[in-house]
Amino acid sequence: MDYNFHEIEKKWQKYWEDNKTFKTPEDLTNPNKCYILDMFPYPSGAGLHVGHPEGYTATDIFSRYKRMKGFNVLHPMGWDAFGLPAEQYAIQTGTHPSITTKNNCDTFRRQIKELGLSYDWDKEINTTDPKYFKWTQWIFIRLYNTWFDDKLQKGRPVSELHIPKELTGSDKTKYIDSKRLAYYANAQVWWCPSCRIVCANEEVLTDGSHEKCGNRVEKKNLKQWMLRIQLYAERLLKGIDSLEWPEGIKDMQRNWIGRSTGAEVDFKIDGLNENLRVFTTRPDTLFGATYMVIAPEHPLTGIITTDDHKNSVNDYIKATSLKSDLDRTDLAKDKTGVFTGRYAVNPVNKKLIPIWVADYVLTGYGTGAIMAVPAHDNRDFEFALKFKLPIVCIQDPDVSDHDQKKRILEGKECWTEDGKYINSSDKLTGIDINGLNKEAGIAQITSWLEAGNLGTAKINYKLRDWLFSRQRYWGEPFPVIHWEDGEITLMNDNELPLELPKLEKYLPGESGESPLSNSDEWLNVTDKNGRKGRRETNTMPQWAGSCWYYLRFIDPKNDEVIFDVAKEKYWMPVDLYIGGAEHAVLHLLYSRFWHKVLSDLGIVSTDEPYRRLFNQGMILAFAYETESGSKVSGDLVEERENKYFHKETGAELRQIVAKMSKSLKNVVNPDDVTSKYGADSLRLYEMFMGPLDVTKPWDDKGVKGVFGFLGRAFRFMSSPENITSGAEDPEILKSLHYTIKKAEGDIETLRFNTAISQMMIFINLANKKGKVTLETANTFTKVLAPFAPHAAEELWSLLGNKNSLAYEPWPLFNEEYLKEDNFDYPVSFNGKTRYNISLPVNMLKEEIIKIVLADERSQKWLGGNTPSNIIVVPCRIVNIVIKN
RNA sequence: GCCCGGAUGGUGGAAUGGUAGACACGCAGGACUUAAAAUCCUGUGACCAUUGCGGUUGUGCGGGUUCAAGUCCCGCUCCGGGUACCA
Repeated sequence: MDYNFHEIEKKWQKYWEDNKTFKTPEDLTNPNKCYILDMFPYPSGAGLHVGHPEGYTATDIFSRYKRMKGFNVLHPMGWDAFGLPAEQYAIQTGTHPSITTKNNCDTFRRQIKELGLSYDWDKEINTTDPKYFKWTQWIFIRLYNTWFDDKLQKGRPVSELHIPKELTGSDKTKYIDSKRLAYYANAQVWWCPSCRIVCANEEVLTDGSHEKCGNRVEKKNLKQWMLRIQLYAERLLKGIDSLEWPEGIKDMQRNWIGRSTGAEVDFKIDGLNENLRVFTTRPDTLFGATYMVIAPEHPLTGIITTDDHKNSVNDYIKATSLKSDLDRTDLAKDKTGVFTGRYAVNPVNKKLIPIWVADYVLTGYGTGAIMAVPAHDNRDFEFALKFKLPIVCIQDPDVSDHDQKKRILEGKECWTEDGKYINSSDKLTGIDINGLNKEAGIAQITSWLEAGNLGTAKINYKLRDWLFSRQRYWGEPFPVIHWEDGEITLMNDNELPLELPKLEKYLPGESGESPLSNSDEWLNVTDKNGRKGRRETNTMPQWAGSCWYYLRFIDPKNDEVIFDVAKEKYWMPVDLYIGGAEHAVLHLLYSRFWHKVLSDLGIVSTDEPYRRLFNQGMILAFAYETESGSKVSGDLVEERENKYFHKETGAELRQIVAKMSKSLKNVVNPDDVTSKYGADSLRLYEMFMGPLDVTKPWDDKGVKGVFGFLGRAFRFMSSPENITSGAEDPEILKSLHYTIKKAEGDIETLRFNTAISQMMIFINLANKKGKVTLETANTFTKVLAPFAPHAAEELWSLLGNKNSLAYEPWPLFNEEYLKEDNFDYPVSFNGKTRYNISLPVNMLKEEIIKIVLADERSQKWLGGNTPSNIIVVPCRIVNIVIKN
């Protein structure tokens, strides 16, 4: 029978929808549950990209397989629909973002349904739905009302916070606010004065201009909501160990959190009654500290700078405000800095060392000031050379090259490896670490600092607090009111959701405020005593909705509580989470942070949200460029003998692999693929392209390969003359059982490409043999089902079965059929395979050696030599070693 | 810059330290066809040899460990992702 995928796919999609085949089981007694989650998409106006179905097909295969294995499966889909594009479209056209968003969601839903993905659509959610973001606001209120107990390493309700008795009134409020996980503070943002809008970092080009208008952006301080994620750094770090995540992603999270142990050291400032505190991971190198550097934004900069240096320092600060952090800390860039005219006292030897201002020191990390040890730090060394600052070597370099050693000792070369301390003692202060190694040195100096009240051991994290507000319209409003007397209050739970007002114009306000400030009616409130207040005009970042959506999927229609406790307990944690590697740090870290807070408050039952994570690779596409690098649209390219030519100019083109983009005209629309080859082929191709986690280029021609396979499989299995009764051919039986085993193992480890190639091998064999039994046909159909569900359902019914095969038990494989009597040993000489010999699998090594040495082919390769060694690895290899 | 990942035929890729190139695309030849498409069959890393057998070489570059390295270790090159307001 012909493989009429159009008809088959329509038929089964309707069947699944009509029968609610993939409705999540209500029964919470089955101990085998599996929560399989995709990173839900931002529904862009461009519609589904072929990158989306990659992850979605992977989770779909896994879900269908788990159902066949008897698991209760939760597999939902929804929309992360707040975001910039809808807002920008609203600014241009006046169309309300909710309309744009609804249209985009409708397109996405239709496209996803056409792929035959087994989502439970009753669980669909949308982050922009007030019924959803009511609970996002509810969580914000929880964050606001939580403080972090350092001793217990746990978030606790503010009602349990011990407040010192002497604090009253605004001091008390200040104290509590300083403990809340959500706080209101000044933060720096990029600001484009000509667009009057806050810019994302990625909108700011390297020359400091705004991508959209080309004008210079500047840094601006705005009052912003921040979340104290830093307090959870240790918990977030420790939690990583328990996760079944790719090691690379775990490393990225660890490095992002950036824990380092060291000390905070106070340096007296000469001539002022002030201390300059630095954080250093190497307090042991204090003797090598020959100058200090503070960030331009450091609060002491103005105080420290002497009058005759004021002008140069002020100019420098101005210049810095135009640079990004990335620019500032770029090691390849020339170091800049200015002297403040002031000196500090090095606590270990009382020497006066100059204090400089330089932008390679950032306020956000450590204390915003460093001690510089140029002899043993590349950055400090470069800076010292440029500004002719002293360089004192304090570690004996372990190098054999005499000249190099001399250069290092004289401070003419930087030594960043370890070495025993030299020049590290002082009679006056009584400290001496000469001859010690690094660990001992750090320990001794730290305890000396602590004893003298000059510093303390300190753990520092790179992780910064999370800037949690945006000056935008299309986001969750904060349930916050700022009152005229300066008080800030949050709305009550029963007043939620706070919805967005309808606006005429979506342009931002004059001073960089969000467009919400234009809506007087919404903005201004009065309490029962006549006190006037103003709502928070910032909105939450897009992360807010995606931080906890996996929890709402469990019970998405519940209007009483955020989710049912019993359901949460049953379904959490997420057993498999698949999405792009671009979310390796931010989304996953923020989400884990919220989860831990919710866990501390007893709202969720697990400590981590995502037990197993997998990152799919990006799908790229071929693009073409001329010799000079200008891009040529794909429809103007002609291929001849593996070379590419411009159809019009005839010039030879280079084939490159690049992200799909409109400008390269290499975007592949999934709709085109499904209409030409069907959804099953699209699914199968995306899985067959290569390993799920690698970046790979789309190739239309590749779809033909899997389409051919599906057609062959379908035609073979659906032709009654190919289906026989009686005993199965042993070769078929062996291949079938190997296919079951391979598919099962490969699905568990998400290596779908090799599972598919094994199914191809089986079908090639079946075609060659021409006949299989009904049982074999049924079994193969079940193995195919998670991958190509429409074709499999149709075959299942053509083979005479009733109902869907979605819940048919996954076939068991029988090892007996896989056993071999003989193994075809490769015989190699000095590691090079020369010939093969088939021997019984259970033959002893001695016997194998005897037979191999007696073989005339061995005699030829030995050439009269006696082997010096013979390696026999059972059922693997024979290697004969000859020494010359 | 920093963190993470990657590099294997013309192409996508396969390979628990044990026969490199499974499977698929493409290409070449053949069958079917008036012809084309579709389908089916055969061949296909490179080089040398060739009637046939065969041989040499080969996994980005340079070293190392091992009986044996695509795989492990050290040092590079190039490409991709992230870099905190794209999500």
